[in-house]
Amino acid sequence: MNAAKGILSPISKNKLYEEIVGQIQEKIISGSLPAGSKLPAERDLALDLKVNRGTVREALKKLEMLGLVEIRHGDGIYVKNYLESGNLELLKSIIYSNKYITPDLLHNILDLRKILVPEMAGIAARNRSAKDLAAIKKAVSDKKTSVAQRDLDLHHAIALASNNILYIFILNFFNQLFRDYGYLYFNEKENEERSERFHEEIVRAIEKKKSAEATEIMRDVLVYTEKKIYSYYEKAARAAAEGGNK
Amino acid sequence: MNAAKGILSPISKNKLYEEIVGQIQEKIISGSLPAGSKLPAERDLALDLKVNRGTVREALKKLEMLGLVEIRHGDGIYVKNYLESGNLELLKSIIYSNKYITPDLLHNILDLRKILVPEMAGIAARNRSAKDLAAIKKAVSDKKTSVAQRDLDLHHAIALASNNILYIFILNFFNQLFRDYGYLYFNEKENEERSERFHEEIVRAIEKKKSAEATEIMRDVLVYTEKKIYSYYEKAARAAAEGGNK
DNA sequence: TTTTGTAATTGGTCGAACCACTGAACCAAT
DNA sequence: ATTGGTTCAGTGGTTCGACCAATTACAAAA
Repeated sequence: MNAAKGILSPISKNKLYEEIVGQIQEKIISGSLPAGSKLPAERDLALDLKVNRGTVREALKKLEMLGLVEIRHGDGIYVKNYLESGNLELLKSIIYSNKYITPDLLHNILDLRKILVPEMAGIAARNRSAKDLAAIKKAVSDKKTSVAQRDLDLHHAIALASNNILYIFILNFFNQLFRDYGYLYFNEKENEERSERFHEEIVRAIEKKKSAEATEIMRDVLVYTEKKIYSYYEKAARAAAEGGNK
Repeated sequence: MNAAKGILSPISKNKLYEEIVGQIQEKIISGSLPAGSKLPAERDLALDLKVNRGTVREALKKLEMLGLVEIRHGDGIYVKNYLESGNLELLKSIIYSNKYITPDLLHNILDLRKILVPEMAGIAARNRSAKDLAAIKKAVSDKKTSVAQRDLDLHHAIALASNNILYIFILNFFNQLFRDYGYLYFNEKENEERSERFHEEIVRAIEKKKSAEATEIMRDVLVYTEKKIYSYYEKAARAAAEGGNK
């Protein structure tokens, strides 16, 4: 381990069908393919895109799961109203294909998180088993991992302790985003230390089964991180704007 | 439309790839395919299942989107820990492949709903635009639809008014479930009337932008429906148990 | 006018082949 | 003993061409 580490990041090799998903998704979200409209037949799409029909089908299958289109055997492919049938996977897909998060969306995400996660912590504190507590303590004490990773692990362990599979799955959505964008936050020493203190506090509250306290602690830390995130976001947005102006 | 209506229900013609998804999904959830284990190669799976490789690929694509497996080009297909990577789509898939909802899961769903939806109503009351209000009023007054449908439409309109895409998408999850299981509730005249009264109240609160009031009204009605749902559920479960004992 | 049958269109499945990527093994140079 | 280069087998990604199955439209028959 002599060489500098973490300088490079893996290059993304776009699969063909992902490319197709991106194109059609963009057209639907932007409105140029309105809900109810009919897509060309698979064979025609393949011809237009100059790819094999099987590849088109894989793309369409994904678009269907995102709630963007409906495929009817013997009939055709229809655009759905994604506001009525979209899901969090669609949101992830939009974020990753745009390569950035809009300010509105960032607010949406942090707002929901602030409502959901403290509630989850309170429930976890009330319901946690001995085994849950052990897992939570293990998550925050694993010194082989980074603070950022321990933070993700802790949240996941708390979600498990809540004993509600919906919390677990929705938290997965948040965690998957923060896994990719959270490095901004944990780059600062101050924030790392803040997190470590928070970890101690919330674990103590959960250990004592103090539900309301756990909720409060979680809310406090989310409010703190939220402010930081907004400031980093604005800084990054300004930098991107300058870079784009060149 | 002379023939008797509603006697028969459409038979489900499972597509092949859905069948495959169900089989592998069951093996992963039940634990007989533990996280980290490697699946046979696509060609081998196709051989075992006696289907075309393309069909296997479509199934694997869906399993990947559900967070159940990871597909690595040139390497293989690996089972993931679905508690860490699963999402609400996976939950839907489990429910529909099992054909029923376990008591635990029902509690999970209603618990989260009770936290999320009243909060959403409060936010909607605070943020709603004039256009939002019009859409909400239209949803509850559309006499061409059933009460059940109006209820779904109202919730959707409120989600839109919250102006938070996450609420909208998570509510889609709830609505998709209730679209298929909600008929139990609205079969009773008493519940229909209760809903109509509720619709009037919540619309009034949102119109006056009384946020806390909207939250309270929504919470009250959810508590009421929750009780009803549990009782219907237990009744249905008993009936199913007797039927199964024959 | 209503029903029935048939052809055209479209998604679903199939089989075989080749391309692109990965990991392991092996070898050569240091 | 370590590093880098090469090869090779295995696996997912894509392509082609064909046929099966569901839906629709429309003409033919009643």
